[in-house]
Amino acid sequence: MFEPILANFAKHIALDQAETAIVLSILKHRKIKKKDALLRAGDVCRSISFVAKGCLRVYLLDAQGDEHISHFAFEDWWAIDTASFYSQTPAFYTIDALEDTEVFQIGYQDLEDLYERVPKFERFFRILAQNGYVIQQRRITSRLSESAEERYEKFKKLHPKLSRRIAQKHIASFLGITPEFLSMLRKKK
Amino acid sequence: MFEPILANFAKHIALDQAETAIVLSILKHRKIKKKDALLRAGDVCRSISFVAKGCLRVYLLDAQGDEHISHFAFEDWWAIDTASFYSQTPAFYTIDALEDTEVFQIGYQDLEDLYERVPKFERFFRILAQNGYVIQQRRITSRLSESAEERYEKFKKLHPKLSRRIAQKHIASFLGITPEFLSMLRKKK
DNA sequence: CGCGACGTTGATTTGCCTCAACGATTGTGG
DNA sequence: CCACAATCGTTGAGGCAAATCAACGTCGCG
Repeated sequence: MFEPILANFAKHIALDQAETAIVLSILKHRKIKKKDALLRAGDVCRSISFVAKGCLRVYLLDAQGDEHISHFAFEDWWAIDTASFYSQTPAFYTIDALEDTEVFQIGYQDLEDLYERVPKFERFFRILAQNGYVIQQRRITSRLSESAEERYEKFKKLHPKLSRRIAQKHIASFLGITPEFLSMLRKKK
Repeated sequence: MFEPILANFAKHIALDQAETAIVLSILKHRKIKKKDALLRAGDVCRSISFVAKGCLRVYLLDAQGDEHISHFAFEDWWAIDTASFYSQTPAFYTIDALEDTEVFQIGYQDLEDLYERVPKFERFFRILAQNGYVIQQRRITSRLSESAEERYEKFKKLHPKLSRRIAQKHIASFLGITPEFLSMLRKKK
């Protein structure tokens, strides 16, 4: 049951048996049904969630009622409203499930305690945050320097499986275009 | 001389005298003249740079020769091509000076050693990366949900001093619009 | 089976870009 | 300290990528 998340930790740090026991003791397992919310904008993001199965989406709901997707979190990814979690303030983003999903969660205080008891996790989450930063930075420059068509082609090449698993309108939202325009791009080829 | 960077460390971690001595011993002080490059795309980013004075810009030079600014680094900010530095691979971004600038640098291996000798720095750079992630995420959703005019208004409100210190064309590039269009927005008011 | 969400298509509109020309400002060598 | 060049910001005409709006087929789910 815990293999996926332990394998994720092992990508960046090596835990001995005692350390493994500590982290397992604070993990909370949770199931989220398709369309149910894990976090609602306005609430405080009290946990960081590792997706063991399924798919979450992190998105902003703007004043016009339009959804703007920040990112998807599939198996082996982490989902969180970073700003809300780290400063324990109300969230801007909403997180909900695109499929029936299972996550492991670590609460805010539990994570702070974990940093004390197993300092290696400072390293783990440092690397995680750095990788996240790189991905976000790429997305910004991609949006600045590429057309919608180029971005869609790159997305398909980078995530060939996701194109089949996620609704078109969500891909459009992620790419920053309308579903209609994405439909037209697809027709062109 | 070292106060600015020590104050920056102190925002997130408390260093004793021995630890302070260690980090000071690996810092390299460097001056960059206006318009000179600190990092060129294609080279490997071998150091992380803390800006003590002046201003750097991190930008992508695309195939058409257009510049797309990822971010500015003023006093008390860090400048780096994250992907290049952390994996020691060729950089996508170029970093150059918009003003005569002074930085403190930490080399890649020195930083890895520092993590070993003073593990608190794992925590410091974890928090730094998290904050960077939040800023990038905000920028993406801002671009997805707001018009150029709204983004410009927010930029002015958020960085009132910068508007006077940076050339308009650089602000335009940062906002993801042309200098001509920014000029038109300014006229409207 | 029937309803609601989804993807598609086409007509029209618009936010922003491109190109070109022209003042204003800044910087630099004489 | 001036003269001149280079860079920068502005303005306007015209164009295009992508949005909006509306209508319609279809598919999956309850």
